[in-house]
Amino acid sequence: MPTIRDVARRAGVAPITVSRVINNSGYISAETRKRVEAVIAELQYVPNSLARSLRSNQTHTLALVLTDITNPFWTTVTRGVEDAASQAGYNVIVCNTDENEAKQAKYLPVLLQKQVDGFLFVPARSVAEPVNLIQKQGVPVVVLDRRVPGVEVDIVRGASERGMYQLVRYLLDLGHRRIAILSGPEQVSVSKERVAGYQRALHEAGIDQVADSVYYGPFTQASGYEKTQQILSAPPRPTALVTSNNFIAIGALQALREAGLRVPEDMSVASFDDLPPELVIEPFLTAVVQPAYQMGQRATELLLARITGQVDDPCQEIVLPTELIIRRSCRAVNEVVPQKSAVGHRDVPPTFHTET
Amino acid sequence: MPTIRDVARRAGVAPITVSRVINNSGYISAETRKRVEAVIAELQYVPNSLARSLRSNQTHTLALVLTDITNPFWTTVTRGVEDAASQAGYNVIVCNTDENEAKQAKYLPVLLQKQVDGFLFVPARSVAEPVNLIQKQGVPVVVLDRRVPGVEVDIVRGASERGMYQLVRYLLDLGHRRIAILSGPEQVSVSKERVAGYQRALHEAGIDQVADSVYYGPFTQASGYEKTQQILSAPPRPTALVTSNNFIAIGALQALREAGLRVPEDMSVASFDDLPPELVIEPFLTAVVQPAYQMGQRATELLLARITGQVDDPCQEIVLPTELIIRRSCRAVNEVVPQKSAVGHRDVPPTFHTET
DNA sequence: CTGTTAGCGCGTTCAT
DNA sequence: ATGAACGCGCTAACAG
Repeated sequence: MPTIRDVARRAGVAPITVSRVINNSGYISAETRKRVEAVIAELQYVPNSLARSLRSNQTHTLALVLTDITNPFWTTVTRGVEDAASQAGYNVIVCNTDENEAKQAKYLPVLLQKQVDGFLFVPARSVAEPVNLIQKQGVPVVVLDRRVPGVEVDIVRGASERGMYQLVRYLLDLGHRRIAILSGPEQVSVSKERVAGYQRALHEAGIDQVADSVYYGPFTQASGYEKTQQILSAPPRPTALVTSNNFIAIGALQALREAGLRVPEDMSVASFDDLPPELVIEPFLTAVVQPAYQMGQRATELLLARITGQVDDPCQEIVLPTELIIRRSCRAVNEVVPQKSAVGHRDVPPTFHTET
Repeated sequence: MPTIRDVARRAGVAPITVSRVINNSGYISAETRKRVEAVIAELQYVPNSLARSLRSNQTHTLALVLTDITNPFWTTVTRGVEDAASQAGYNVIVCNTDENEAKQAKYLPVLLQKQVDGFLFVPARSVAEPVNLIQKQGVPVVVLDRRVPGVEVDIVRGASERGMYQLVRYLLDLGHRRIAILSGPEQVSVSKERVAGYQRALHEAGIDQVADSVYYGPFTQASGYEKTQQILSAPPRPTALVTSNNFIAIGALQALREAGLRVPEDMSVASFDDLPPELVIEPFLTAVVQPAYQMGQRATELLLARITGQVDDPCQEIVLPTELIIRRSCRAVNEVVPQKSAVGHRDVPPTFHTET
């Protein structure tokens, strides 16, 4: 590994001159520049960013700490982050916490030590401490998705309460009166906000909420599956299910299918977040969707603005609007449906259908 | 930002003593250790990895350069990489090249400058140069997925040729004789290998290949869509389509649906790679799948072994076996199907079906 | 236009 | 068991 000094020696100049050639700083005669560049090429010299960062106090590296990149929502957010970062000359270290505070607690100090220039942070739980940890080190953070009470921090998130309100309103308009909600972990702000939106809609419709039509659990397909089985085995059965994320919805749909229930004939289902269109052959699930890519992108832009000091107003809260996408997984409840046997749908030939 | 010297001063010791406390190296009296630790906590001192790395020549950071994290196959690979890395105390910088050599050429030098300890590398094209670039700097690389001719390099990849052979054999056994293949970019090794597997199967079955039943194109849904339209408009129409990846398959299915063709009644479809089970409500597509998570994991383990010098045998080529998963998207070709009108499937009620 | 000096924060080497 | 000196590779500040 040649260093700047090796290059300097070989080119018969001082190290700083090489530095100036590399960074296009200060004045260099065309001739010297040429000679230095030749030596750089010859030696295949690669400047060491570590040393540079040690002096400049910037690494041009961002940390993205999220729950699980495997969820398409987060995949897309990540892509938004990486694109925005890369465009500005930054790299991104990605860390999965799996909603696990212990993992999160392991990552944060390491990233701090690596002197990342900023954090894009999806807190495993909505508590202040981890954010404080970062801020105390003077490192900019933008929180993603989840509100953190009791901290002054930039946040970019979706309109959870409003989005779920809108979704439940839609179901109410279809005539549904018994609607269950499968939400995420109770400690996560979006879970509670989505439940709040749900409750507001029901309340406005003058519907007394049954306490046990709200289910909290992990944001996983397994959870959606289990809770749905639970719901099915405990009458009175709701006519519609809403879920707080895509995985839960998929689990719910699987449980319904196994129970021989058709969607939407026997049960309407709708979800918060869905699957990217490139991944779905035949869009089916009605959903409120957040602009995942933009969430990553805008959060990164804000973070970079903080890092470069372009912005120093008080903390921003950017709430991205959701969009209700109506597909085929919900039906009007007073409509008469020809009832077959419970497993009658098995007789239908396994064929592809066109979207409405 | 306090430095090791601030801590030392405050604790009344030399910087090196603080260093020893942090790294548990050398001898420290219990008392001194306690005092130093107290000051560390008080000052919220965070060691600077940059300085440490500058001396130690290791950053405990890996670079993962892939095409597009948004493809579930790569998402899963990435998760495997991150898990394996994190377990060994390494972080991962993720970069998307979108199969674009220019982007790739931008990332590589930056990552080299950042002194990453190793590369997990999915080449945008199967050419030697980028790998050489990395290796010349003495940085370990493990190539993922795509063979790179003319270089000595570790590689972890799926059994493309064999997998596609198996898939086409399956279709031949079902009685198909006209099978088209929608493959990836011609410059990418897996595209050609999958075509080779396809050709071997046809050849063995004594089938004369029509030249234009092989289609190369990007690994995207858009490409699958276009090529399928092309195929449909140019008789003789094949009875089965195989695709070289999941996105292409989805595009193909969408084009078929738009054309009013049912799968598998009017056209059998099968793909290389599918969608993770957590993402699919009702698995439908017959596919040859690669163990994506393991691919990431094993590649990372190999890379780490190279980095730590545990392994110094000649380059390894780890070929991971694929698995044929038969679902409902292919039918036997001599079976009689009741023919409705071309768009007759639109009449079928939009209902969920149980998997066979 | 080019060079000298010094120091970013840490850990290795050698003393004490 | 603890410390002093030095240098990792680079660049800011100040000459000249």
